[in-house]
Amino acid sequence: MPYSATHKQETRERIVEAARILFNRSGFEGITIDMVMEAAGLTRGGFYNHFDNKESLYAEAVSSFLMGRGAEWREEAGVDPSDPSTEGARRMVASYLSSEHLGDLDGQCPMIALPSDVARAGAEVQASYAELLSAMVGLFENSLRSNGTSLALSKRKARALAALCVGGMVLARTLPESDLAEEVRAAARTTANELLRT
Amino acid sequence: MPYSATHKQETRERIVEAARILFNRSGFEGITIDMVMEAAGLTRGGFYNHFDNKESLYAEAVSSFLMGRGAEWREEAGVDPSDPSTEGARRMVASYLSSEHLGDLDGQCPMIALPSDVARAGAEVQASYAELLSAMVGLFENSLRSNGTSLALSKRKARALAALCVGGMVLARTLPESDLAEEVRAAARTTANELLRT
DNA sequence: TGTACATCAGTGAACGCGCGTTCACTGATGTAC
DNA sequence: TGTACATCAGTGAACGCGCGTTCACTGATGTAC
Repeated sequence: MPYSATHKQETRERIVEAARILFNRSGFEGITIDMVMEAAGLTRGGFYNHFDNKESLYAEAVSSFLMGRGAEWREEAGVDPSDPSTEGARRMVASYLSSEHLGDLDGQCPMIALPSDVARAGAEVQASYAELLSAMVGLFENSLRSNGTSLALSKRKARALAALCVGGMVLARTLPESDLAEEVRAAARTTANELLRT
Repeated sequence: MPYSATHKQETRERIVEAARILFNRSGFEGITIDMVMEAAGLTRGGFYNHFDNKESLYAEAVSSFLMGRGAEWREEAGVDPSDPSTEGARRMVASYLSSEHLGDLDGQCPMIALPSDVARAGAEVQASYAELLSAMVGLFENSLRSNGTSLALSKRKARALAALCVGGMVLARTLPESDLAEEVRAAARTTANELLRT
């Protein structure tokens, strides 16, 4: 058996990581397989040793976010069962709607960068995107529950928080030069914090 | 002077209208100039008699929304100065976050259909998108003001409402098969109405 | 320990197709006389 | 009123380029002996 057992796996992960960053920056159509492979230090032809096609890579790039920065968020937001407050959700809101996150084109949450792309993509890609939404809503919901909020209210607020976070960031990202879009992001943050307070 | 004075203008409007619908459905990259011209009952070559390039048409298609359904919304939402309530904003929220709007791929608000596309487009396109956001925020703000809400609070709530409306719809549109995304849309509506009540 | 071999990850040229854009031409229409 | 003409909106073939995908080949590496 040529090459070590993990060699191919490592290469594959390098490709996915390069793809996640590049797709985040420029979207599905804006990135070619050549670009991804070059960023991974490889050449075009090898791509099909690892993936069926471009869309399949795209789906994996989207869901790979959960293991990277997504995991950090989960930690920060602290599923800390000993913390009977909504502090976790509050940290998540502050981080998600921050200007750091807005400026981080490479590392941003794909829910912000890619909604129109995903709406027109296949089931595999939509499933990856749905994982992200589900993780975000679950995080908010758990944090609210730990505070003693009723299940029904926790569910509703968690979903409204997701709409505020994604909506505020999508508008700010879409109009990077717009003061108004910046104000929308700020108002979304304030309103999200109010939802967590009451 | 051959052809009547309005002939060219009418053709141009037909092209823009066809483009608005098609781009709403399939995005900038998903639609070709051939498709647009065919939908307008013309052939490819004539396109450049009317527009500099594809992106220029795209910008015009986005802003043309304000004259069509956008105008209806403005009317419905009633800049009715004799109505000292937030009824106008409430109607707007109900309409924007409705399942009718979600299902109306052709007639939907381009802010929902095209954010990722626009984020990567040129200044002209972003300016068109900004017009839409500005109109929506202005509508909410006026309605809140007419209710006697303070200027600062009206501004903040209007911006948060925009994030809720766009965020809720973007997620529902991106994941058309997802129960969770539907719940996000419903929660965004409830929370928006609460913002208008208090 | 050293060597021949089999495997398969990676290479790069080529294919096929689609699309934005250009351009020489056509023909419908309003105007001048 | 009727006719020749000038204009220019619209036509459709062609160009050039880029990109997803395929494929025959290469060469690095672990294994058998």
